Amino acid sequence: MHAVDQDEQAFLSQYNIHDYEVPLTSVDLVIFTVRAETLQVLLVQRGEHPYRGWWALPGGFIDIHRDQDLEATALRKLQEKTGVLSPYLEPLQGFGNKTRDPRGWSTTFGYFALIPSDKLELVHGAGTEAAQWFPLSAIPTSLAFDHAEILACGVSRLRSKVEYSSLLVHLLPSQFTLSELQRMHEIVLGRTLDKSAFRKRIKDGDYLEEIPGQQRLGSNRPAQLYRCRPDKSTVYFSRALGERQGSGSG
Amino acid sequence: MHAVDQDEQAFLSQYNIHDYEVPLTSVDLVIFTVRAETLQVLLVQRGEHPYRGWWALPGGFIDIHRDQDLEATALRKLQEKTGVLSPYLEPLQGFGNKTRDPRGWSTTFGYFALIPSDKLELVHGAGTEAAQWFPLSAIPTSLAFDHAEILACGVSRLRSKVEYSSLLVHLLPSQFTLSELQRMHEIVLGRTLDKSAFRKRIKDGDYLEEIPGQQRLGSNRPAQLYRCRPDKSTVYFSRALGERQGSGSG
DNA sequence: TAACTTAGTTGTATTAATCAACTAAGTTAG
DNA sequence: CTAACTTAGTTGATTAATACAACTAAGTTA
Repeated sequence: MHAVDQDEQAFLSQYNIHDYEVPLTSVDLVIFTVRAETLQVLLVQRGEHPYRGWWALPGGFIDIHRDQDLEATALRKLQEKTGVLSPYLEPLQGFGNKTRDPRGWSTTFGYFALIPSDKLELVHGAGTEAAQWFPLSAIPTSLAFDHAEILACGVSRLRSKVEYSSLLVHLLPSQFTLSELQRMHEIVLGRTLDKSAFRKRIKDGDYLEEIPGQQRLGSNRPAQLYRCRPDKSTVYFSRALGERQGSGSG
Repeated sequence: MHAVDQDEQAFLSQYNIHDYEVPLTSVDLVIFTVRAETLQVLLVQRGEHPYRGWWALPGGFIDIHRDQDLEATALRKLQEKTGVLSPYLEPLQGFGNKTRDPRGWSTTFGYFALIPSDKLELVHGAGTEAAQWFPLSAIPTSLAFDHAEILACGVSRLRSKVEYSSLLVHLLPSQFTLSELQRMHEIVLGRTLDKSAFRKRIKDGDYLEEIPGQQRLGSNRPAQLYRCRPDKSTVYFSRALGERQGSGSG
């Protein structure tokens, strides 16, 4: 922060935001999870005007007294709807124009979040609005405001980051097998991947580690459990994931 | 737009934004060009409080009466400083918190723009603020507000998009040689590229076309001039640009 | 006309994805 | 007990793009 001199102090003391016409400003979230082998997004049914009764992205106005920053607003809204405290959270672009909200010129800051499906039991917690997970293929054709556009932006960002980064570990619990991780990628991308290439990439990226002696048991050969290396954050690759011929899924 | 019923009409008629405390909302631009073989960014020296005298990104408040949308605000600000009407313009993420502006809780929408250096003669046009191009290596260590962070975000976005897309044609005039385009990539990325790989990529991407019979003359072998195919927009590649050993530049 | 400079091409080596086939290690059905 | 089944994980040949170096092409300049 710069030093505020007397001259600037005088300026600030007579500055009043209410002298100016400013837009409404909100935060909206595209919250992803994978359940039942499909990529799903959380929507809420609006309980108040405008767009009452319409499905919308979770979000709302910045509370300038409670929220330290935009991310705090996003986390607060996310926690209200899902109970999740520490999701993967990333800013999208902003949106704003004269017509998106009938109340007037308005802007919104898009965010996208990833949460593992094992953490989201508490949906329908607080608030009067109904919240519901929608598979991407079953999203209502019209959403409130310009939320269809924000959602499309989030989906596009998710898919493009999945091609090049280790992002999707955030859709899984802290322990998982390589097959489970590969399955997440296939569901999000909607196409099948090559097992050996996928595993080579993970080895080279060096962001996962085996959990010694821990295996996922089932009705077949047990699988080694992995976790993220604590020191490694998101890893970026210099090449997109490949593809295999075949149906694709999700 | 949805149909507004009587009930909603009543709600809207009694809604007053001034009943709520809202943040300040602005738009800030990271405007890039390449001049003198270096990547440069436009900064303005603030003529008013707060941060009077400090270097800052060009930008300002949304004028809800003049601007249709955020992009219009960004284009207006860009034109005021550079005279350029149709730059390549792309939204960055937003920024907002309680402390970035001493006037109070404030938010800003980041944008990044590319303009060819042959178009930017008119800088220093209107306004009382000094505007100046800074090579990336000579940016003042402290900028107004959180503009250093926004700038870093713009640089990072530019560099990552350059690896995977045909974005940089927007830094050149409408006609250019492949060597000139490759040089732009090298300056922005700060490393040398392989000529044959670069040219193969362009051929495969199929977004440029030869201008028949047009060549750039100089004191050596003339070079074929190219232009963007009118039907093609930005092309994305599935792999990052390679690198060559050697000094790099920019 | 030879030296110089930049444009543009060609060919080999390396690397990572592609594809298919294989082995490994458990459970389940008979 | 054992064969069938399923999923885990590995191996090796093929393909495609980059990495690197050397080459040819076509102009200007001394």
